[in-house]
Amino acid sequence: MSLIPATHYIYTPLNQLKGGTIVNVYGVVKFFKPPYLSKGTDYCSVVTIVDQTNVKLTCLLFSGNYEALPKIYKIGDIVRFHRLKIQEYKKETQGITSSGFASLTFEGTLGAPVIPRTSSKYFNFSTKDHKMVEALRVWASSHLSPSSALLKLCDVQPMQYFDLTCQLLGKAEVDGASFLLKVWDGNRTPFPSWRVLIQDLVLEGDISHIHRLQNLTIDILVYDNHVQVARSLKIGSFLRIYSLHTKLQSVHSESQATLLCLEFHLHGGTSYGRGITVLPESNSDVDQLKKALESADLTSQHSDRFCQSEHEDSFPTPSSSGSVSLYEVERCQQLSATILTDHQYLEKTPLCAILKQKTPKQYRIRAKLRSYKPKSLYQSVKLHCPKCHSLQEVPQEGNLDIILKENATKTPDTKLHNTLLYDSKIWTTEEQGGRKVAVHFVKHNGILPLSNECLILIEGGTLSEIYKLANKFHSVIPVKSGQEDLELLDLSAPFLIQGKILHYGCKQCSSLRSIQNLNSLVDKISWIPSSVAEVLGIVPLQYVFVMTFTLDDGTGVLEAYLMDTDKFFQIPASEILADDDFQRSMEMIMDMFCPPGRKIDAYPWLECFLKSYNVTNGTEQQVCYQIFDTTVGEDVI
DNA sequence: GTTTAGGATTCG
Repeated sequence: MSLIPATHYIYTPLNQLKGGTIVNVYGVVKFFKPPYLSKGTDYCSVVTIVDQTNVKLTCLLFSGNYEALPKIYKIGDIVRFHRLKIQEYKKETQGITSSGFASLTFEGTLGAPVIPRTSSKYFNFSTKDHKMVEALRVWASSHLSPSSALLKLCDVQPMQYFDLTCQLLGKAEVDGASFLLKVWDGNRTPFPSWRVLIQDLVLEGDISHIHRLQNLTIDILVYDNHVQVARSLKIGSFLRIYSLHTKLQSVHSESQATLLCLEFHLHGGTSYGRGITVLPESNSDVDQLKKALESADLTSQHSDRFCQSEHEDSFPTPSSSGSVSLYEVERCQQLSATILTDHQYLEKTPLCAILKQKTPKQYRIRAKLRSYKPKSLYQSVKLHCPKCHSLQEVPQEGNLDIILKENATKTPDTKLHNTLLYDSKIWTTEEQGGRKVAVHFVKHNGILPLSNECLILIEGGTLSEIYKLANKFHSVIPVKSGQEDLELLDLSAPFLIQGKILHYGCKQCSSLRSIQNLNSLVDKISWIPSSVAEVLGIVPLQYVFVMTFTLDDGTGVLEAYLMDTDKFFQIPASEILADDDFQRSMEMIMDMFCPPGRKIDAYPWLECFLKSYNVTNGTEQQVCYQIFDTTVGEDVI
């Protein structure tokens, strides 16, 4: 019989927390730093949780006892905190350990057994807690995206941060600021691991075992604050290393061949949860790791083709039979910010291989967008003629008034008014020296349609007048009085205005025809720009985004052109200049590709389809690359 | 009953 009455804990939803109180909370781990020794006297762990109210809470957990801090192993774990103090810091609510703080941690996976991890000897755990955990699991499964940072060594790429679950095989002192860990997870890396030079005698571990595993082991250098943690690790233990950094390095061997190898660094500091934890044998991920280690393929050694010299020109290509591409089929890989709309069957080719090959050729690549040009949206939107392929600038609005004025006749010719095609009306402005503006309303079977279905022809209007009319009427065509008929203006001016969109024609490829041809248009209600252009003898120009992407996949860098009407960005280039929402979307996409203030390692990968081709510029031959059949991934828009 | 850190990658 217990002398202590059963305590009924009340759990405060995260949207009801108030500064100065001490509460009990439940939450799903959204971010965490595994416990590390602070600069004070205690261990520290920073944990951000979220619950069904979708409110986040960052908690600072301190304890002189490492074991007393929550045993969180991955994002998505569920925690219960008792006696958490709520306080305000920089206008944000935060949680901090208070006297008597205690925690339980559970796996976040739906269906996994609900077993609390804790160092507390006595703790309260009822069916109510069981239900709390399961409810949070269900909520998280549909509201939080699973962590993508946990990778197997076979899926690791150059230039990335990831979390590794592995077994420790060897360790060695390197110097005061760095320490070497030799680990494996049963998988082979796409490039052989670098080998950190150490004095033979300092390596602790089964050297013959390590030698037998050869390229299944990787070398990790850990720095600064992680050194003393690494030093204390036991050989054979199972580890999770958080935010491990990969870097591709080319090494020159004695034979002057260039070898590519992959470096693994655990940098100093605790940013992004950098650190090492020892996983218990009971951990379900350790079970899986053990299976992978048992079934690891020790027979086939790392192929030499990944470490070949630059003089050879035989990087594996999709055609080389039976070979596996450099970036082997990716299993649990991270999502790409762009995806292919075709050619998914193609294997990926590293940029260093593309740069060595002859043109023209097509490739599937995976790379990061190191930088792009132009930075300004207004400079990236151009007009493209699909017939002669010329590119021209979009006329600036300031110049359009001048173009319209220069193009128009002084006075509308009343002889040309009121025909079978249109009814005419003329206005005289009171100021501006009695400027005359004629508007011709195009009829549908002899009858004037509703204004929102009506095409009007305008003579002598200014740009702002045209915009006002385009807002009210379906379409506007600026015209002038000719000898026998109304005529289109010079193609420096737009030939059609619909809403805020100005449609231009190609001066080179168009041969203007009479306005009367509008009569031949069957559908006089929708006034499709391409149909209007066709009957008027105009080859319409397309609005396109023209950009240069500097792509980098860690093996090489190349510049590729992108010309896009709407397929790549999923934003119509024709409308973006007149639409704030589209402009914001575009900005978001570019900031997602190249997050400002971040290093390239944190950028997302882009999967692209690339074509190489030759351009002759005078006597100079140049190889160019263009992006095709690629689109921004739906989940990132 | 203090401080630690207060998420936001290194530059080896």
